Amino acid sequence: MTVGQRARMMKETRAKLLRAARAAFAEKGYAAASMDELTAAAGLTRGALYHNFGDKKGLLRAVIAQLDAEMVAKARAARDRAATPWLGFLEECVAYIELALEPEIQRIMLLDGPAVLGDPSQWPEQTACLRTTTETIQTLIESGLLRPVDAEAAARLINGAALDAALWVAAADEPRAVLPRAVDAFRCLSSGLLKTDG
Amino acid sequence: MTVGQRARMMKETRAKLLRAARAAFAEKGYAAASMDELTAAAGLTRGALYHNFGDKKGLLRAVIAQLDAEMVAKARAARDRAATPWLGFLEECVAYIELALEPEIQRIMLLDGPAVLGDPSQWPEQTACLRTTTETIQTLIESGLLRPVDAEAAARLINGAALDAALWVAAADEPRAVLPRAVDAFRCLSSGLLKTDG
DNA sequence: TTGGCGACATACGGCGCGTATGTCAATTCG
DNA sequence: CGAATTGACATACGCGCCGTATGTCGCCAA
Repeated sequence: MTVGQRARMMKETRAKLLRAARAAFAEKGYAAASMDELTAAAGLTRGALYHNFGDKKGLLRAVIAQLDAEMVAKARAARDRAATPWLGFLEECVAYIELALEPEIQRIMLLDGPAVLGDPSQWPEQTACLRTTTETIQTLIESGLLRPVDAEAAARLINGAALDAALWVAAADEPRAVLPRAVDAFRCLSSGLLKTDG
Repeated sequence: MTVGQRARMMKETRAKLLRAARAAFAEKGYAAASMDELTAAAGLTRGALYHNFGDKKGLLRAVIAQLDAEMVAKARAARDRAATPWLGFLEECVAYIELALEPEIQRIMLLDGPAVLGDPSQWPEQTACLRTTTETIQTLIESGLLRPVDAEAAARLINGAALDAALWVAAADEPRAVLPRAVDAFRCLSSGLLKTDG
């Protein structure tokens, strides 16, 4: 076996573990997910897991990084589809709300993540979401569209509101019926950032 | 020993367990808090705990109910001190942000609570916070101050933003320096609910 | 007085995590 | 070209912790 093949095996092992972990964490939650079952479902043992990710928290970190990357890609795409910068910002936020409807993201990123790893704003490389939101707001401020508010603070608030809204929507009896209520309220609220009402 | 004395013993036992649980959950987090240590610190054993609260989650529920009651009392007081209804609403929200700076509330209500018990909006009797916020917004809408937005949705967003802001502030290097940035951004954002800018 | 009951304490079983140790192939080096 | 080494994983062990089953002791009712 060549070194290249070994590297590919390694990647495949990590990918299998990540897939199994995403499924297990999403279904049972972090605390109730057993590493034995998880690795067995991937056709491996706990040895592979501790070798690749250090410990259970390390595995969660890796899963969250993966989810975060997927989220930010979709949100940016939504933003870039919009006609104006301000609408782009709104679409980006609405995309977050809708993304957070997936049970996987709900459970792992919004519920267990903060409880196990602490406040998301302290996560090292993760939460690209927050960074892009901050950058977007900063740009909008510099272009004169928004009131001169602290971009980082506003991004935090916006993200918090959006994710909390998603949590609410997803836990509702009829998520699809509640979603527009949340989105409308979100648009209304975020208009407070605008210099002139509109 | 009279029956009244027994009832008082019972209450005292529950109170001692709740005090110990608040301290342990706040310091170590729910998952890392050992029921053996916790009860021993209260001068009792796990027997008393399972008798009074059912299981570990039941104890957390009781602690959260206690914290929630304290929070809503302080927030209402802040609201009632304000000059106008709208300022009262703002003061109520700012009170939430500042209350959430306490490590006890941070860790227990914002991090571990949702992870263990699920989305806060589904908690049965708890989250009096949310209900009072919803009522306040509804009143403000009916009095014509706010745009006719869905009160429940707006309350969820406002609460999410406020609590997330608190999480951010408390985890910052210098919380006292970051707090005004968060509060300013919050006032700016919530002005989006107003019918006319002001 | 005695039987039941309520409030706890104690004892037991099982599970899950982390680590220490073992295995086996691939690479490296004398 | 064979021995030592390294890396990727598997296996084995110990420990702590939770939930429950069982025990104990004082009070109340008949």
